[in-house]
Amino acid sequence: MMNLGSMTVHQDCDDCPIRHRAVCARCEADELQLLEEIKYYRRFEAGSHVIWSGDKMDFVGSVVSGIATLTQTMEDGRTQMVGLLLPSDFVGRPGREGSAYDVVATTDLVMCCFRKKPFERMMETTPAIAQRLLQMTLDELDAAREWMLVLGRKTAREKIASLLSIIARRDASLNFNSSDGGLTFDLPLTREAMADYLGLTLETVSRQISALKKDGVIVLEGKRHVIVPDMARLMEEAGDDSDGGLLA
Amino acid sequence: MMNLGSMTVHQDCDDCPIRHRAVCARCEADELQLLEEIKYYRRFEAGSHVIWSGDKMDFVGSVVSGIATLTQTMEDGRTQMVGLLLPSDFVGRPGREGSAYDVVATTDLVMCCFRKKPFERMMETTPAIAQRLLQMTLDELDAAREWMLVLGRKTAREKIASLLSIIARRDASLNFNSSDGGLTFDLPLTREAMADYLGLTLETVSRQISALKKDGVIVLEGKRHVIVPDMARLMEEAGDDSDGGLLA
DNA sequence: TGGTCTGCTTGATCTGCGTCAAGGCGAGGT
DNA sequence: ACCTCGCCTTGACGCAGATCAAGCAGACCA
Repeated sequence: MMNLGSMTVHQDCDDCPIRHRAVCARCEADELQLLEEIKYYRRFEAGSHVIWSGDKMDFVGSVVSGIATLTQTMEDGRTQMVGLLLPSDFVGRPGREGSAYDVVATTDLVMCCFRKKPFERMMETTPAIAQRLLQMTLDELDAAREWMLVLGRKTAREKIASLLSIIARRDASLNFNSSDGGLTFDLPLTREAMADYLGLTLETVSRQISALKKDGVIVLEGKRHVIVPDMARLMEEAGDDSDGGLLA
Repeated sequence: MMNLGSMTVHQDCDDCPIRHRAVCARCEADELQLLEEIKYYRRFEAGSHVIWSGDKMDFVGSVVSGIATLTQTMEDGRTQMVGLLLPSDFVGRPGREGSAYDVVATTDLVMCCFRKKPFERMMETTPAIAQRLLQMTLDELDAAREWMLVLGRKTAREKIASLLSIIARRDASLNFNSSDGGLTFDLPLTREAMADYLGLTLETVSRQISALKKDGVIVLEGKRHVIVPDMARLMEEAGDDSDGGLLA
């Protein structure tokens, strides 16, 4: 469940759940055997549930391609997204039985999975794995806290700008698509999903996106393709003080 | 920076930063020496900063007594509390240079600290420490996400009820003060601090507390002492579906 | 070519909470 | 006994964002 934080990616292996030389199945010959034995891929269609809140979760893994969301729902239907899973993000809880959240594929999704039990056994015998997971979890915790500030104290316009700048930054670190000076990316979320992430309604999301467009902070091609002519401007709109903000 | 989640406490040792037999200085003779060497206590006055956001943090540790808060602040002064540190909670980031947040003592505070470098060395040689920290961090992540739902989707009244029920639960698990059938505790936070935690203003906090009092959900003795005649009722007001909610 | 469906936009109105402002209450000091 | 200061309460008013409602645009299908 690693999300929102960019991380250093070891270039040689791009579908391992834990992207670090010390624990990567492709890199360390002596660990390869065990990891490969318990490794498998799963494919999910856009809109399908990867796991339901409360269900038993017998695997851990990471997103290879596509996008998934982590959401909580109250009995009356109010829902809050608590995590956004982009390629390379980790899903799962070694040492936990069930999932506390719904994990939903918002696009077609491929995940690289490990059965949980053997993975946990590996964690015990290979300390570097736990340490790597600890670092990833700390990153996620920072991201979650960053998001608490967004949810608790930012205006609707700032919330939208925050979300856009996070997606832009994540996207830019995966692909390298800053072409004509302006950063460019596709929104992976519907207006409703954005609203659930930001604690807003979809109407407010729509209005604020229109406002940012009118003010020239962003340019839209269609409804999903976004061009950011001036990233610094966008981050200013987001109320971000620091340039990077989201920790390395 | 463990907060909001209750955890199993090993009864024999009540001031060790990591409350688990396998890594506790008082329990494991062979580790005692190293831990004791780098262990020391620090005292903070109510209102003083334990660490400033951005400052270098050369220790990790845990709260022995008193209460501290974790807060983020925007340039214009808007602040959001992102964590509440009660006794037994852990503070610090093995593997990180600085702190991303202000840590402030809201009451007089005693912490049990370890210098970071030696602690990190211990983490490498004693795998159980990293694994224990991972579990604690996962708990904290769950708590942060629980709080995202509170911040993003709950009404002011529900927010107050959520905070009260979390404090009540935490308090009850430390002391055993359910006397006359009604649960009882002291608010460790000012109205303003509660507002910063809940993404509200202090006036709204005050009004909603008055409203809960008027409706008989809570009874106040003075401004800080709270009696909860019916915990189930309070949790219903909080919009909590599950009974425990906050994970073990 | 039209029909439907899903995602999105925009307008009108309502309301929960923020903002501004005026005290109240209890602790500690002189 | 009085003053002050920090913390809290309560009231009046305004506004950002929710709610209700109507309609648009593109994808897909028959």
